[in-house]
Amino acid sequence: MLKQKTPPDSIPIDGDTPALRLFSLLEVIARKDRLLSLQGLVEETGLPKPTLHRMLQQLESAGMLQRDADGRHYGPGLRLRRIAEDLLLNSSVHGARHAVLRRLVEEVGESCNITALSGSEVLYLDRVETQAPLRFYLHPGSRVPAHCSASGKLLLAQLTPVQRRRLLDQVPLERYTAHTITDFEALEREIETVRRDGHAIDNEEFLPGLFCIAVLVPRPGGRSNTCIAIQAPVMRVSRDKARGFLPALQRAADTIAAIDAAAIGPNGAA
Amino acid sequence: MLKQKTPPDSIPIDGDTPALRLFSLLEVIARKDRLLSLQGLVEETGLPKPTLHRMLQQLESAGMLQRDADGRHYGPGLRLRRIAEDLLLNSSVHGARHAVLRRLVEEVGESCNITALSGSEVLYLDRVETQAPLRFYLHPGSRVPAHCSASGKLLLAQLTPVQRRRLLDQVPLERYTAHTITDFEALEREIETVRRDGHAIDNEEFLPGLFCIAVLVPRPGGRSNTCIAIQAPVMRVSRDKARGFLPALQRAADTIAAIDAAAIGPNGAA
DNA sequence: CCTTGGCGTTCCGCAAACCGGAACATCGTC
DNA sequence: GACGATGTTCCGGTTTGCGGAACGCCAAGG
Repeated sequence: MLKQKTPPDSIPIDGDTPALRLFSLLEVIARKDRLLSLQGLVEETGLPKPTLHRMLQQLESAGMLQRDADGRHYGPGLRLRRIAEDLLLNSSVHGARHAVLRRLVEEVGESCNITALSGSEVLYLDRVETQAPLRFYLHPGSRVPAHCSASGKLLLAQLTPVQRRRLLDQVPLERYTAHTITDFEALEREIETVRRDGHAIDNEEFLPGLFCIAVLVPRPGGRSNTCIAIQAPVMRVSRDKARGFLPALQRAADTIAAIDAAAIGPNGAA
Repeated sequence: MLKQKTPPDSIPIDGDTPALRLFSLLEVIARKDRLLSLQGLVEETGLPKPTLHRMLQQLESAGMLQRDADGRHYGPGLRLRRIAEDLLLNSSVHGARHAVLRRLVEEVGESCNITALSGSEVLYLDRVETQAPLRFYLHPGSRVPAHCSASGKLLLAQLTPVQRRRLLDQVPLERYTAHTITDFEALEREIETVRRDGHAIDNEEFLPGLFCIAVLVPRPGGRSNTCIAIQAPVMRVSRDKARGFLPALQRAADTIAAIDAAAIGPNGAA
């Protein structure tokens, strides 16, 4: 870990490894719309001057940064710009998935997200918010426990009982609301229902007032680890109304499955 | 240096330092419009599997990459995407300079570039090509010797005689064409002329058939290290016609000076 | 002409990160 | 249930990074 002598103002350079600190530095520079001198960056980041000097030198020699003509101010380099352009150009996979999500949100009028199981938690891979004024704001990268979310229960249902047990033994079933399932046997029963129905529901099990319905994004070869879900305040969505969303939800899931299959490569290689 | 066991096909992972190799890897991934598995990347790059595995792990933990839901395929991560967006959003400095260049090209109908002295060579910082079918193709990042280019002579004229001598002693005045100035005294006389005129001309001194006229981008505090120049085939541009470009050229130079001054910060800090 | 002060740059001994062959784990397939 | 392909972990030898201290360079002020 780095010492970070005097982080006087905002942006910290964090990273457990030297390389990651370089990325943080680029991040700082990319965020500013003006050129920065070594001294300016010292004040911005709190890093020792020689360290920063070496980092800048390294990035410059790699074409990630480029000095202004006065030789004292740094800005983004040609190569970095090209990488950024390539990245955004070639984000058709992400773009396509995101577009599907956006269309679904438009269709049902509620916030939707794509999730996956990561460890014993559900990870929000992507999310589009509804325009309705009353809504839960959750952002991509968030994590919620698996046992009290629709996606989580659906994904848990994909595992073998042994795998599931191993996972849940690590972090016991914590209670978040009065509806949270905290008993292992009850959870197993719920999961059986989920498997039979092909969709899962979270009725205020994690956050009071939050209702959620999810289906799997199918995968040809076997168990899937991706869900797509609709989230809404209970005020607006009854259980029956949510069931009405299922066809649209399932259609979106199938579309995303097709996108993913194409992204990994038609041959299955790579 | 890295060994690069079997670079079987295209893109090499080069870099003199571990961190730079990470950037190369990101570059490879950013360029592809599909998700890549560890094995796929091994075949793509020729790097040893454990090495690549560590690199990917590192990038993933930093949020620069993110695994597909199947846990085996990597794509760009949220943070990387955000950096790319920020970068392109905040490239107003580069963007503004580039726009000035583009406008100038449109106005005079010939290729133009922005250059700076780097060591004893002139570096092309940015360049816009004319649409005319007959043209010299030179790209940003190129370098040409200082003593036989318009920009170079202009920039040399900014130095003190001592500095200039030190620079030119390193790399003697190599001859490229019949017009190349290879005598130090003659070059000093030429530079005196350049200083007096406020602009420099390269009349086929580097490449046969290439004519070039340049002016300085002025800088408030003192000597400038930036030029802006027009390049054209001699077939299309006489010395007199080139002089006619001077007002437009000078106007562009002043505009760029204003942009740069603003980018460094009104206070001169940072 | 000689200070003074702010910045960029270089040095170098200590410490941490990286490297990658080999071995292990995991999962589909035959 | 052995096999092959792919992902993951180990570990000691080597490279790289680290940053306090000292130096070089210029410009402003005396």
